[in-house]
Amino acid sequence: MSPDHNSTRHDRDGVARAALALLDEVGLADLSMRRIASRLDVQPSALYWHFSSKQELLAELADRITSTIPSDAADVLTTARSIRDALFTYRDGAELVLSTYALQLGSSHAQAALERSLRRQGSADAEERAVALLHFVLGHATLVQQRMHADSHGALPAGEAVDVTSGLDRIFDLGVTGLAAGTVDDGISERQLRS
Amino acid sequence: MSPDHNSTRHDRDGVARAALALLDEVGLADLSMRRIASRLDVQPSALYWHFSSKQELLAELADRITSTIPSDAADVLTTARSIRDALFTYRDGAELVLSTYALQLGSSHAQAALERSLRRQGSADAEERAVALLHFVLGHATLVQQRMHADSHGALPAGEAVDVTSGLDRIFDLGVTGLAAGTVDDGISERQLRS
DNA sequence: ACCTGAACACCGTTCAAGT
DNA sequence: ACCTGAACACCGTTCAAGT
Repeated sequence: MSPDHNSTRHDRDGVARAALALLDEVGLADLSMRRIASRLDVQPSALYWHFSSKQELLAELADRITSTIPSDAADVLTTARSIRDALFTYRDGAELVLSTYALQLGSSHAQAALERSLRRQGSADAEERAVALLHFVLGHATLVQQRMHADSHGALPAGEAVDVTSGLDRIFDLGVTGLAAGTVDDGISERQLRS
Repeated sequence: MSPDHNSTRHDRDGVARAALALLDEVGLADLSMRRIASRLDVQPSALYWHFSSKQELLAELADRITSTIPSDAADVLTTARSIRDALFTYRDGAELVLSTYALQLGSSHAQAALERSLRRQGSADAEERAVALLHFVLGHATLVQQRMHADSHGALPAGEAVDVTSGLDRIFDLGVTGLAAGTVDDGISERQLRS
């Protein structure tokens, strides 16, 4: 029996872990305080001892999702991919981080990682490019993840279908390398794009 | 007295117009079917004669927001700006279009406009670049709009503040020109960026 | 330190019935 | 063609009170 849904008492970490697991099962739209409470065998009001609002809980989940992004700078494409993959780790992870991100000012973990990679590659305007890159990655990942979910539920109009996510990796790489341009070694990104 | 909130009967267009006006007043989070109904002096259930679900109503609003985007191709930067400005016309317009967009497959109005502009500029991979550009514009506009709203309500931690949206225009232009690269005349976009 | 119980002010949606 | 009235199964949040 998992310790997550018996009648022991909980701390902030336990609540966050249960909420993150539930997010992956039901998605952001169905992640209610009442459902999280029910998963923990607790009344909904109990959650408000650990978090002052649902928004604060969601911000904590967004922090946990992005916390796995490596801080040591690899090249820009690798960094961008690791951000995207972190967002993909949990269902609706991209949408959650996107809608939470605006409340932090400037320096998120992901943005800082991108900025370091850009500087290492000798990019001009590294800070502004990092912001643009982050906006692209968040927008792209959110759209792709929504589409994945819509596909799996047959909610899309029938058609060519099949490889809906097929060209998306290429679009992602094309976008990242375009936004990372203005660096010393453009040639590398161009070469990687053809792999 | 406006014809929008008396007791006359309504059609699909009238409901959509009222909902769009209400969106601009209260924002997406507070745009409920019950509020829209109340604005129209009608029971909530009445809305379901015109739209089969809230999701369908929101999709209609997203279509109306993006319908003002010019179809005739200007240069890529101008097209991208007109998409962004259409999203900015209504409160939370970017978020609404972003969350609605995944359900359409491929060819949205905005994407088609970007693709035409790219082809006209002689871009390689015009279709894929158009998708990447659209993802950037939607991500960027959503983040900026959220920040604008958070700022106006003092929901952000105090700090440097003042010109929060100041550098964002530059980031937008930098992102668009980067993603439009690979065209015949790169020089033009570089020159525009310095203006 | 952590939780219950009850309440408040909301949601989206369905459906028979009215005009 | 368009709407009412009532109901169903939900929401987030607050707060006194319990242990």
